[in-house]
Amino acid sequence: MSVTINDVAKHAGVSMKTVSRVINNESSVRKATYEKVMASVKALNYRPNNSARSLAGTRSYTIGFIYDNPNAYYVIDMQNGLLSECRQYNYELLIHPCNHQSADLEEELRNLINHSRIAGVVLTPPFSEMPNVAKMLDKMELPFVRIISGSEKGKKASSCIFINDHEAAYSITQHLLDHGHKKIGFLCGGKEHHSSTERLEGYQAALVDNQVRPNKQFVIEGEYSFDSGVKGAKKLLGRKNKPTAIFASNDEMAAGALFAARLMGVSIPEELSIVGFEDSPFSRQTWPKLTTAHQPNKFIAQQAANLLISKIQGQSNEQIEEKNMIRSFSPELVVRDSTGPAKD
Amino acid sequence: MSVTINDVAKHAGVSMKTVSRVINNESSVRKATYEKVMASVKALNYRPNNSARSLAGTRSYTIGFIYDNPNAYYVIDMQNGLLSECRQYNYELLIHPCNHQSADLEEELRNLINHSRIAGVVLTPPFSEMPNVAKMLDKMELPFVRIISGSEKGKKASSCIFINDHEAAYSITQHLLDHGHKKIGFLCGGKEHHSSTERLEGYQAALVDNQVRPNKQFVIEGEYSFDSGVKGAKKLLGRKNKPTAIFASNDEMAAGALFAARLMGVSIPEELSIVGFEDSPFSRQTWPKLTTAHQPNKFIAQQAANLLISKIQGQSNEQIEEKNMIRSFSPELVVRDSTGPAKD
DNA sequence: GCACCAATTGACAGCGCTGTCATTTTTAAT
DNA sequence: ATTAAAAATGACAGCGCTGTCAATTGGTGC
Repeated sequence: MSVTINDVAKHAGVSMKTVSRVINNESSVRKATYEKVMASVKALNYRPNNSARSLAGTRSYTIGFIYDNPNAYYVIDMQNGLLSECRQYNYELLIHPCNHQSADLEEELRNLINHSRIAGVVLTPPFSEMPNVAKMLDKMELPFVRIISGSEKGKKASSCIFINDHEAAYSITQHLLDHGHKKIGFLCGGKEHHSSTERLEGYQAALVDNQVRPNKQFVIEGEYSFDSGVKGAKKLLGRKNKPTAIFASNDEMAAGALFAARLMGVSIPEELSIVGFEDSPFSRQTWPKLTTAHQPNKFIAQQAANLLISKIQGQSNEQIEEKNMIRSFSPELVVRDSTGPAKD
Repeated sequence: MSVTINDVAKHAGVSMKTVSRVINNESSVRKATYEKVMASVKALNYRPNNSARSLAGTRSYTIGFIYDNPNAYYVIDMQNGLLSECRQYNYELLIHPCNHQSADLEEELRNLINHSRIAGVVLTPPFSEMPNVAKMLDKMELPFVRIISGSEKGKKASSCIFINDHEAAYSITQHLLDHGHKKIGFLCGGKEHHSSTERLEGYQAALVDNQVRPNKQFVIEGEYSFDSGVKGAKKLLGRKNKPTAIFASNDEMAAGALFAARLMGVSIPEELSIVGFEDSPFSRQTWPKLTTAHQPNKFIAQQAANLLISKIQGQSNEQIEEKNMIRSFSPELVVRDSTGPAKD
């Protein structure tokens, strides 16, 4: 029914093994042979059978995406980015949501990897920031790429994509300061995410650089959820010494803060400015639209998949370096309608 | 490295083939043998290698999820539901977003199915409602399950999960009528979705049953998007003869309508009631929270996967019938804060 | 106890590919 | 031209499983 490597071999007048070499891009195939085989591949519309490949060989052609994130927009963007690279390189994507707090997480991952014959994995926070997970994967000698919060400087970064949350948070805060805000509340994301700390520190750094003394009262613990945004904002706005602006650690929290503000009759942006982070679709669907920092998740995922596939194919760090992939991202300020001048 | 069927055979003192029979749940295995083998399977923590299975056999152990839907919440819910069944039956899930308007859609799907050795597919709208897609899959003899809008009555339904949009739309409309609304605007979803028509007809049926004459002026064409909701609501609210309520065909459109209302200074629910459809997370994250119809997407997906796997395993329609799966869903009204009594 | 049949189990090939190692061809060096 | 080394290609086994078909077992009626 379907075309096999043997059909191609016959068509091209070479051995099966040579076809195998060609489709695996191995060296030591004469150029003329290479082209002859490729022509047959095209002519017969041949595509290798991944089951057979992973059964026969040591490699597989599936990459895993391991995540624990309630943010549907984030997950979809990541997925789409990963998929687009997978399609290009004829890999398959295995998605694996799982709970990062699960007691037998390591066992679960081990099983996943062994049973599904995965060639490598892309990790997003919080998994990408858990040392035990990285250690385990190293021990299993499984290629992986981590998307983490931080900057490239001074880190052995061969397997990381960095999101410079610090810098982005700094510029968001600067934006508020430029509008005359000095009392800026900060709603923290979940502590298991490094981005949470990075964003907080970026905020604090901007305050200090602008001679505004950070006030611990204005920093509220939370997690990256709508409800947590509502709760945090209520707390801040219920005080006598209210902030004139709120920096929510992501858009969902910002939407929560918006909700709380409405509930308490505080008008945005006249009485209170609110900023989010991520530029997810719903930062455009709130009223007013959110000022936020744009994080190009799909593109980030593409880079991650690309890097992972390079590693799976055994390319050296130098070879990968030469590709000049973008490995470090700084989300950029997007000004919309939820920020304005401080009222006093 | 990993446990194979041979290890289990040795451990249990039977032939490889008998183990194969046991793990495939074939009949004609003595009960004692079955249990002996299962004990070894457990003892060695054996799980069959899907690559080998699909290479050797005619079946594969991957199901496909084909969709074209910009709604991240919907896709994630579906995915999670499908995944949970896949994990239970040791299937893998291949996600395949693609464009339903693509010129070479059929070829794309054909390639997908042939090259990825897929055992069956779950289709969501609009694919599930495209006759040519169903015809093609039939011709390829590939099991599939379609999630479609409609009711079970009088249809040969062996491969469908029905969402009774008509009934749900009726009860949403009834809710508005009960609050005294007579001028109810309706924002249509995209025409390529049957749900769009079904919801419209449910709305009209409720009006008629309550002696309210449907007014074509109040029905606005659109698609299931935020922007389309904004546009449609603006149109309705810009008229002299304004509706006192708006039925948006999904939550996203309802959020758009909410946005438009704010833009035009119309207060919700005092001057205008708005309802959505789907009960996606963000119906709880708007201000005010949306009255909507709850559609249990994750559960629906689980049923779909279950049905598909039954079909893949060659169960007869009677056998499937006996399982008493839920194959028909009527989204239920959830009253929140975006609806209230008509003002006049 | 014996023949007979159905139920149960096993032996073995082969799915499409890659890894290993042997063989042939080309290139470079004398 | 001759030879050694390197490059290119091929033959073949076997990855872990299932399908086919053959062999064995147990149960029945006489």
